Amino acid sequence: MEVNNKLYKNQGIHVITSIFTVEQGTTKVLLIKRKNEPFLGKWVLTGGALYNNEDLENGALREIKEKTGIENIELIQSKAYGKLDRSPVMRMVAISYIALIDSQRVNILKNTRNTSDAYWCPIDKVPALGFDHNEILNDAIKELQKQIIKSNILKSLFPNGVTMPELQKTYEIILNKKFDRRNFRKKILSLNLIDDTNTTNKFEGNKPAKVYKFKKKIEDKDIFL
Amino acid sequence: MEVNNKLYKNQGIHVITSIFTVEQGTTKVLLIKRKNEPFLGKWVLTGGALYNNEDLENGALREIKEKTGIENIELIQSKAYGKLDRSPVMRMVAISYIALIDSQRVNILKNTRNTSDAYWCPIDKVPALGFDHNEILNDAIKELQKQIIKSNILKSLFPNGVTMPELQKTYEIILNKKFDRRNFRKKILSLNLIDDTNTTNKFEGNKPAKVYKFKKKIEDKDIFL
DNA sequence: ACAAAAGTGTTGACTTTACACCCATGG
DNA sequence: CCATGGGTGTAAAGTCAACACTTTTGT
Repeated sequence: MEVNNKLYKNQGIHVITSIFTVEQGTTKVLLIKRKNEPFLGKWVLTGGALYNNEDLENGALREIKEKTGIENIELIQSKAYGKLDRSPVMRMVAISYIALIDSQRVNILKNTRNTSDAYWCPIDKVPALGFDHNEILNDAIKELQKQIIKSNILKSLFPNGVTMPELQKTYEIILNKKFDRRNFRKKILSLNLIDDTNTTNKFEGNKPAKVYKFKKKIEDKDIFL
Repeated sequence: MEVNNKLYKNQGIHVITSIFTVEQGTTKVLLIKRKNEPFLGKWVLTGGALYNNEDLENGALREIKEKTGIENIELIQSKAYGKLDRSPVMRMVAISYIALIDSQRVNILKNTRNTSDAYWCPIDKVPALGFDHNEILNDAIKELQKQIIKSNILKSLFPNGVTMPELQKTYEIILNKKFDRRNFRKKILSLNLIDDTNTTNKFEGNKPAKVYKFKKKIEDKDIFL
């Protein structure tokens, strides 16, 4: 590689995270409002340009912390985006991540050096976003749906354990489908994502529900036949 | 984004393709030998640095053409790699692609401006590659295995149609598993990847086999329950 | 007529779906 | 004792796995 070739100059990398939460019966994504050009005043996903002294995931985490205040978050890589015109400033390639957090547990910054607002937007009410973030978000939603049935991504919503009814509600919201209670329980247990604890959780006036915990590690499933 | 911030300088993007073929009972990947530093004389996957006037896929295609002579190839995006030290020259983020082609149909260049050799290497005999290409390749093999059961990626091996026995051999090689002939046929037909033509293919001294064609478009499968 | 490879159907095992009643708790 | 939501089992349907014989062709 000839480092000084003009064709290699002025390239950069965006790290963009679709941060999801589930609340009030709907899946929401964290949107932030830009304080600078380009797309000043536009809503976008959380992210920004990668520094040359940090790896992809650390860059995504730094951007998340700077622009939202959120720390200690687990990321899953989604896709890469490289259309020539995806940023008006400079040639930028974007690496997209997804994350899921409990919005109750974090305090979102509404005003930072680069952002003037932030909110949890229901995914069926997302406005026109800056850059190619609508496309990135749509792919991320599909990836989230795939991840909840094969990874422990939901663990972050339930760090202290979860009951079957809670879990079922969450699946129903994210996948936008209803399940039978008995069959859901069997299916989830067969996926081997959670372990029984021997505790129960009491809510008012109801039978206590068993508490389960997400496994630390999930083994890969077999592919075919 | 402050374009002149030093932290954004000197970043580049690699586009790397694991080009597979299936022959002589084994899956092979195209390796090329580097003619320049870094990793002069080392075997690597097909790829190089993206230009700032081409999008990701076009960049990958250009690199493939330049370094191997192969044209008209379909790519599937795999993962992104961003460790700080993955290139010794400069900070490079890699976007990985996979492709599958019929090695009989192409003539691989053995000597180009940047390469001094090229060969189809059985995937169980891959040497230590330059950069992080062993890691990229291992992920690509898994992705290839996923793709053959949900996409028409195998079409490129059989542009003129394929018979069940041929297809079965290919699946068995790529997935490294044996299948029952009757069950394989049922499974493949249920995957809706191929269409019956009403022709048969004669081989010497055997019963002619029905010829199938890969569909142009494959619809996505449902996720859960 | 025989060798070589292709085509095909059925049964049992397993998995998935549909469905209804009892239980524990707080008020 | 009642209202609320949680827990559980079974039968029917569908899917998957195992298995052997017949067909077509060229020699």
